[in-house]
Amino acid sequence: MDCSSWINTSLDLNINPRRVHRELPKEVESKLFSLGMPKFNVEECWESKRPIKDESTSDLEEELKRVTAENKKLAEMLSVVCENYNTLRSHLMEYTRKNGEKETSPTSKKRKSESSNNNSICVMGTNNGNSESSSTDEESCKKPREETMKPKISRVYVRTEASDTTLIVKDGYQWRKYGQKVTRDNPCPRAYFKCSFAPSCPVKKKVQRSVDDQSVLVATYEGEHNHPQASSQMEATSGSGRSVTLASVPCAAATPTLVTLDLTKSKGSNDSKSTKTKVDTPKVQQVLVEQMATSLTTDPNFRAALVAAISGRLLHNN
DNA sequence: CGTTTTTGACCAGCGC
DNA sequence: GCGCTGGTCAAAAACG
Repeated sequence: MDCSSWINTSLDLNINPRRVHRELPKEVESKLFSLGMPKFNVEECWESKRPIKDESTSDLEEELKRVTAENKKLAEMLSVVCENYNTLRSHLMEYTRKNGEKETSPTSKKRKSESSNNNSICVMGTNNGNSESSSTDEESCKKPREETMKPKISRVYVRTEASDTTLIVKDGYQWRKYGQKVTRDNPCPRAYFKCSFAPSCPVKKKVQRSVDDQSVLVATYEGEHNHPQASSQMEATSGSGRSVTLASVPCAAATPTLVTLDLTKSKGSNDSKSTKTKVDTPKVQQVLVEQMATSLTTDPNFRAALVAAISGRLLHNN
């Protein structure tokens, strides 16, 4: 799901630069050009062609008013964004709940009772270019009696090469394998991992190939990381190119979140370093921030303002 | 030499 | 109590 489709991140800022020199020094212009910003006529960006050097109090007051209004506008937009996010989240919760009711596990011999209120976050990733749809499943906690100790459980689906026999799911964290077992309902072995980045981190991961589609790895995460993501750089440069970032929502309501990541670019390139997506709540925020940043950098008004600000700064220093 | 992986043994929960 | 099964432990091997 592309965040930009939910929320219009175009800030539509009312940029009205005034206090910088109208003529952009060639030096600045060339520097901006070298930074990948196309050369454009700064003159066009001026709304008014007032002389810059007579900064009066009224100018400052006007500027202050403008900034205040802009701030207010941004605050309103933020509240709208939050509102939209909450609405989407509640819709998603409802959807996953309905799915959960439909999908009752056919394997009646499960040792542990299934719990429908548990968290379930599913990501269907791919490393060979085929994006798959996401699905929801239920996962029980180990001991129904220990309801207060329910670990946060999420499931991640990763498409891999069918010939790829490794049970490695790159998710940005560092894992240590501590066991492997062939389970009854699946001829493919299940691998058990512990988070090895922080010794105190309680998160565990189980990885097993799907019974239905052996090219799909099913990674089940238990618990929440109590540390930041280990090293995205390491993951980005590692060999397999399989990379999934776990969606984990740490809010108290433990809202299930459905995230599908396009991992097609990670294979065989180091581009994933720059495209790595964080989908934790802070990660969602980061995605939004990135979207906004993209929106800003592609906005000619913002570019004009940036050029004006930089040139003004340089002139000020001179 | 330190870290990670492998793999058989062991343990605990559950159904009969 | 016994057997089955999933999960974990820990010693040995492999790896960098």
